[in-house]
Amino acid sequence: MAKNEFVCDCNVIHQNVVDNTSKSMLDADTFNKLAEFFKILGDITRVKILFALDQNEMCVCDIANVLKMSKSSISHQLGTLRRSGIVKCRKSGKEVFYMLDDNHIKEVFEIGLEHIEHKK
Amino acid sequence: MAKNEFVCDCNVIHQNVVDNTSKSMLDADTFNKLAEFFKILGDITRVKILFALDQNEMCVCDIANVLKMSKSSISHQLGTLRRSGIVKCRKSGKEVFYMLDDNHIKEVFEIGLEHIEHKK
DNA sequence: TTGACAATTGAATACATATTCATATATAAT
DNA sequence: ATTATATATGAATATGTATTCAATTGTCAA
Repeated sequence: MAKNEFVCDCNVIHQNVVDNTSKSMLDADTFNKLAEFFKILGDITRVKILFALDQNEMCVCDIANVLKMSKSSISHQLGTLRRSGIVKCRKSGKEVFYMLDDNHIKEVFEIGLEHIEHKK
Repeated sequence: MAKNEFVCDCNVIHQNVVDNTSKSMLDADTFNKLAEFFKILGDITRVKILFALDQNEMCVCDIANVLKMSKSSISHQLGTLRRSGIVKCRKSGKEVFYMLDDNHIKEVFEIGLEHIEHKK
């Protein structure tokens, strides 16, 4: 069903709540970017990489060692993180050092950890 | 390759960086839960639902109207959110009202929005 | 008790994506 | 130049998941 043809299949709705909430919703693009941001954080390998990079800048091989995973897999994930603007890198000879490029990562991790703690 | 059989295929690694970072890494369970938390937030439908519920508690039908999506789809997502402890609900007759059950959602959204703003 | 309806749930489908494998690129050393 | 190596990348596979559709549950009203 196309979005703009949507007709509610309920008889009882709280129209004023629906209207007020609808007005305060953000635009589709913002919701998309928000979901994309969290989707990037929603993978255990990327979470580990970001947590590690929060400690030190590291080359691909270092990260592969810390995570005990293949360099190829790490490199793919670093590409994803780089394209989404969460990490950046600098080259030094054959090595490429990665580091965080977003100062919100630490904060967002802390809140995530609070959530986990709270749910225990 | 099993994790505990992992042998690095690099010649040059920064052993002390790897060692120090490895020591400061969290346990696997915590990383898993952290990734799970963000994974839940990493879907545009769930982001919209949570943003809406941050304004008002709402029944399934209300949410379906605000998002212009089917009740079934919304109900499935609410189930996911409920099972992960992010929303809770109360029944009132035939209706079920959902509300946030995690006071970190608002904070984490704000940081996400800052990230988006910063990357423009 | 029967009908209507809000919500849930299971199965199926369609789509996204993480890792692996093979290969390519770039840089340093010989 | 040639070799070794750190990283990147494309394709394939396997796995996960969002939505739809159909059916079911639970509650209210007649």
